[in-house]
Amino acid sequence: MLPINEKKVDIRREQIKKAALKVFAAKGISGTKMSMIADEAGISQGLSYRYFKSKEELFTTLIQEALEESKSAMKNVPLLPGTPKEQIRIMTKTILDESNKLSFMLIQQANATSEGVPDNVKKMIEQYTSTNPIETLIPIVVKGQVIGEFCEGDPYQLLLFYFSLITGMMLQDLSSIECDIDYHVELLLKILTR
Amino acid sequence: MLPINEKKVDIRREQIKKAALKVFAAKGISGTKMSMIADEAGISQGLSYRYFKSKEELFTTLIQEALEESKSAMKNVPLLPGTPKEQIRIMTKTILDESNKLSFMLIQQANATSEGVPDNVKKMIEQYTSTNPIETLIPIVVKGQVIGEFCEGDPYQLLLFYFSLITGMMLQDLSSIECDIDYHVELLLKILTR
Amino acid sequence: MLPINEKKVDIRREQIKKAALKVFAAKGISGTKMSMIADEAGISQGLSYRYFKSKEELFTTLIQEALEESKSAMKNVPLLPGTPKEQIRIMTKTILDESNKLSFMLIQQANATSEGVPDNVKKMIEQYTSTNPIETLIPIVVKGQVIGEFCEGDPYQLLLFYFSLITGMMLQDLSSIECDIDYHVELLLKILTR
Amino acid sequence: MLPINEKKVDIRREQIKKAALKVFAAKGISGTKMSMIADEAGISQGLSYRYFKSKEELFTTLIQEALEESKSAMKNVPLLPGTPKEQIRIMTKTILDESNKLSFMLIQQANATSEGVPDNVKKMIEQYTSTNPIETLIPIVVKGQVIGEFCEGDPYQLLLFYFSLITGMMLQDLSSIECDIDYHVELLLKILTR
DNA sequence: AATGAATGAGGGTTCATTCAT
DNA sequence: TATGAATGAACCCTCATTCAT
Repeated sequence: MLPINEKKVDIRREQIKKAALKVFAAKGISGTKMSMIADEAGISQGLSYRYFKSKEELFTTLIQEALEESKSAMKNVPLLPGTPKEQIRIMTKTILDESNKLSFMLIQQANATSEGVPDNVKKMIEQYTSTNPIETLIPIVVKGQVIGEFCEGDPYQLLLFYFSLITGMMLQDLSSIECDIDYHVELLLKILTR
Repeated sequence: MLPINEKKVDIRREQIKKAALKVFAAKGISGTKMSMIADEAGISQGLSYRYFKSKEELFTTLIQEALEESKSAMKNVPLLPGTPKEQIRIMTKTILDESNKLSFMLIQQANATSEGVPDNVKKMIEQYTSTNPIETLIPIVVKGQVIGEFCEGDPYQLLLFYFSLITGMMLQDLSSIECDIDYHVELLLKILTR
Repeated sequence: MLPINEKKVDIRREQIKKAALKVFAAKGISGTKMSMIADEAGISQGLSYRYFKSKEELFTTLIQEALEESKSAMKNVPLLPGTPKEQIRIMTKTILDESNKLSFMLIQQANATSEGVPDNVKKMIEQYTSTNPIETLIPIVVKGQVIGEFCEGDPYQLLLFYFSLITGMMLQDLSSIECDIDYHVELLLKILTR
Repeated sequence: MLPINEKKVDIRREQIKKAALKVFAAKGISGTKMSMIADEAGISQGLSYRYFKSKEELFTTLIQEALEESKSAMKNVPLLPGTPKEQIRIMTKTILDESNKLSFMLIQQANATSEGVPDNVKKMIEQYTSTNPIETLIPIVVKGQVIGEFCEGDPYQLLLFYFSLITGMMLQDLSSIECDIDYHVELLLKILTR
């Protein structure tokens, strides 16, 4: 109907989401003021409210999409080439990639600074972290154990722990650790390998 | 000469600090309302202000003490019995112990949700994380490498990474991971060992 | 019945009133904290409440007594020796005397910083300033006019103005003007004289 | 280049300052609640903070401008027509004019109810009252004395006293005394004249 | 659609008042 | 009686949200 308008709307939405993601990820939901997001996006204070009903909705939207992304990323892992270890290596690098980092940090922020985090977000995340990404990867870990690449142990527990380390890593001072992702990934993989 | 009074004051201060630590660690400084701390401590809103000048001072005090504790814990590591690996194992367990967890999470919160964190706290932490705990442990790692217990690599970088994993771990949902600290410590140690 | 106790009670009341007068006169009712009065009186915070129901009552009491004093001082003027001018001179000096100053300033504070001033106090003062002290002095002014000592004009208006100058004077920086009361009184008298 | 915006901002600032002046002058700084100012200005509570950083800053601004105005008014006196007495008469009327009254009362409030008055304001006023307005008028008084219009006496002391009476006058209940400024000015002038 | 001024609910903090000792 | 710790209402100020332009 109004494809041009719709496009404009989408562009704006993306612009705002991008700015919001950056600020939310860095400062958490209660540490973020709408004016910060507006500044980051280079727009006026009130404009966000044409595209998102509230700060809360904006935050929820971002979380939702981050979880969505993560979920689909997980689904792709089995399709990756190489041995289980190589698959996990690629996945880990992807997660730690600059472009995805913010999304993961956002999720972590939602976990950590629970104040101000909408209840539905809490539920979404709880549900997600407890079940989703891990389930998909269990077969891969099992396979790694079978072929002797990975260490023994409950695959689910191993993965849970592995992810908690990854998310933990991302919360460290960004600038200092970024430098040598490859090296860190190798170290991380030692957790899973023999 | 006023041991009774001083004692009472100290008890209250500790009570408030304990409550504040719990809330700050969970929600960050800007996500924490003074009323939450009061509720957690079972006191009225105004009372905290007899013992701490402001929310900010309360937060700063907690950070200071957490850093102090951490620092002294690190100093004790070389005195622990056993091989380097055993020393690091004990230290890691200590850190992840329920009693110390909150302090570490507090520091992490100060790092992560920078908004609202007083500038002096930022400086304190920056100084601390960049230099202190790691330096003390370097000789231990080196020794571990010499006797073949630990893997090769720059000891400083290894430790930095090891700690980032530890702090990261502590930010995960407490209740879910607490269960099997010993197991997780063993997994963590794989990072350092051959 | 319990004259000893009653005496003690009265001493305490006076002690508190004296301190309160000093602070109220200097800072006004809303600028005065109960803790200031306690400090000034050298007692604990809560003690005033054994002797006065509230800050407001304490203030009201002081005002009442100040008005009372002033009223009776006025009544005495006709009994003073000398011509009308000499009578007014003595009265003026009395008012400006260190010992009475605070009471007058208190009244003035009640007039000036009306916020926080209880309504009944407002009424008391209004009633007082509009009628009381002046009425008593009118005959004296008239007599002064008759004998040619005082200038012409409505005695009531003259006195009203004269008193507004006196109270105004007292609000100036105390230390600087105190020095030469006699001189100032002579100048003031020029208002009334030919 | 933004004359429209700047104008709007200025109008609002003036509106708020006008309301604040009225309330501060009547009730002093600690007796004034920001909500009173907002009510007086017919705006919401929060709006003042777009134009003034704090209650204190608002107060300081008003004091500064009042002192400025007063200073420049004094500077103009020597340029007024007429004899010294006539010059002082005009000046006095100007000061007591409704429009200027509030400013003078504000200054007086700052002097009288020292509590809550910012330190810099205290300094500003101290400096001002000790030196400024009087110095400028000394030559006029001297001239008046020379031509026999004014009484003998130290001009500085005379002026100091004269102004203390003026400011004192302004602290009286406004409504009652306003009525006959001219008459009061003539009475006041008797202080200075033979 | 976009701006930024305006609103007002809510959080940090103070302080009059009460209460346990 | 006296203390001073404890309470909680109320004030200053911020900021999410709305509204006039």
